[in-house]
Amino acid sequence: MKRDADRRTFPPLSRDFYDRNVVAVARALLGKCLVRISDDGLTAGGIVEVEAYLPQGDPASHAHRGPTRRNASMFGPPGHAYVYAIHSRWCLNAVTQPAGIASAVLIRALEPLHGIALMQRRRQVDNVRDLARGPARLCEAFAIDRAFDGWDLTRGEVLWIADPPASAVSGQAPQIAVSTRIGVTAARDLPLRFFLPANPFVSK
DNA sequence: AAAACGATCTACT
DNA sequence: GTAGATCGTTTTG
Repeated sequence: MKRDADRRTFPPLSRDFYDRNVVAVARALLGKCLVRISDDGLTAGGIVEVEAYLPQGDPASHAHRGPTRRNASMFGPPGHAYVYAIHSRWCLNAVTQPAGIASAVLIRALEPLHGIALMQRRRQVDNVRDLARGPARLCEAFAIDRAFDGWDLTRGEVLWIADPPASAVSGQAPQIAVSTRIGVTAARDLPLRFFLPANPFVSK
């Protein structure tokens, strides 16, 4: 089955990957691959910017004031998606740490790797640089909406995060920051270089 | 039921 | 760099 071939090309990250400190997961997600398969085709992109939301003492976290209908996924088990709407757009998080400890990593930017024409069609944007630079932009490019809130990202079906295929290696590290802070500004000048496998660029 | 509030984006200067 | 759009979600009455 083609589905199995895709899962071999993009092996999904395990539950254990997500079941640890949110900052550690955020760092480790840099250089991984977001994969989405729809009826229209496959899109994949390298994660180049993330933002961690802490389980304690983080007033910017949606979970800071306890559970609500919107943030319920953040309180669930690790390895699932938390998708929320902001300003009429969707944003994707990966939930981390054990159930009951509400932490998550916001996926802020991707370097488009595969299915670029499909992303351009979905976004009505030509410039590859602008296709997935920004948490809501990447969701539009990958056709991610509230239907994926709570989605299990470890199954390797429809939507998941994967170890990158060797063909994605460029050897050039993007100058991207991991942040755990409020009011982090989106990167306006992401270099379009996918990096792996270690993630030596962190913090600040 | 109504109002206020954004983990944003786009266009424009 | 910033004003304005825009609508789902939460908070308030």
